[in-house]
Amino acid sequence: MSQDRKTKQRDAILAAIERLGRPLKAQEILDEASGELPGLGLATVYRNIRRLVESGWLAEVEVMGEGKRYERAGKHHHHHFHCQDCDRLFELEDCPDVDFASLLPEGFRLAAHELVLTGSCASCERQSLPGQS
Amino acid sequence: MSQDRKTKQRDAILAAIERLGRPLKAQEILDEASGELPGLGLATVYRNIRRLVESGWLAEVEVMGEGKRYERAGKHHHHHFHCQDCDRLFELEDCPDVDFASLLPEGFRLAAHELVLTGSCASCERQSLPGQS
DNA sequence: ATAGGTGCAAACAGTTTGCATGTAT
DNA sequence: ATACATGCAAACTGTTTGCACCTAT
Repeated sequence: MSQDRKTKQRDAILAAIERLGRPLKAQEILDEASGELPGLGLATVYRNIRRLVESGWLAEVEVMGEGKRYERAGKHHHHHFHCQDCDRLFELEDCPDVDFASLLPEGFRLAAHELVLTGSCASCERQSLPGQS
Repeated sequence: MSQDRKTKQRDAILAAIERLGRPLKAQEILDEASGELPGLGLATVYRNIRRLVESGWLAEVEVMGEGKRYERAGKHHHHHFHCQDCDRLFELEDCPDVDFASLLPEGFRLAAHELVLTGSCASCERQSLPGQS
């Protein structure tokens, strides 16, 4: 009847996710967690991700063309920004106060919406502004 | 210097896309096009999709958890609605006139945005409104 | 004739699974 | 002790690529 055992790999994975604090790909989680627990396997990361998503602790986020990423769930409603230079995904604070339902055709019912902004993050933008050239 | 030759497989692929008129997965395109051109290969479908996307004739659309889909591009800027009941993807007419850039943190540059609404389409919604019960 | 396209199979990337071993309880 | 977790490798799915052959121009 036991369930969800405490293991060092699970701990390392949770720690990695909290430490980086942004949506991560499975491989990114492995890389970060491997620092404190060398030998950790990618399959283990996936198995834990799966359980964490099912338990509601993690949420999946996907951006066009990119693989799935995972972030801590339970936060308030928010959206994402994808940096097309460094490929990192960032959380945005707010949700624009828009009446999305008005975009729908007659008879459609709106349940949720997802918004992804794309561009360059502050650090990439800074690097690509080399005076002139 | 010739480029972009006219072949029966390309024709079949274009025809399939126009015939179905909604965002399609590569396999759906193959299935439809195979009807008029048996023996068509999936690799050919992918190669053509790629060129069509590069040429701007096709646009990629992706919805969380679903595979990529492709639809005729060149239309005006628009967004999508994903029916969670029948899994079909619909085009929405407009784009809300919102200042998305204001959601970004300092220093970030906005290049594009993507919005996906989710819910039930008119026909699914109708079926799930059984008077009482 | 010849550059470009096609079919097929092998190669890849991301994710999942089978199995023997390891470990929290 | 024993059920659950892990590591590794094999399996899978979706997509891309290498290569010999075919075809529109």
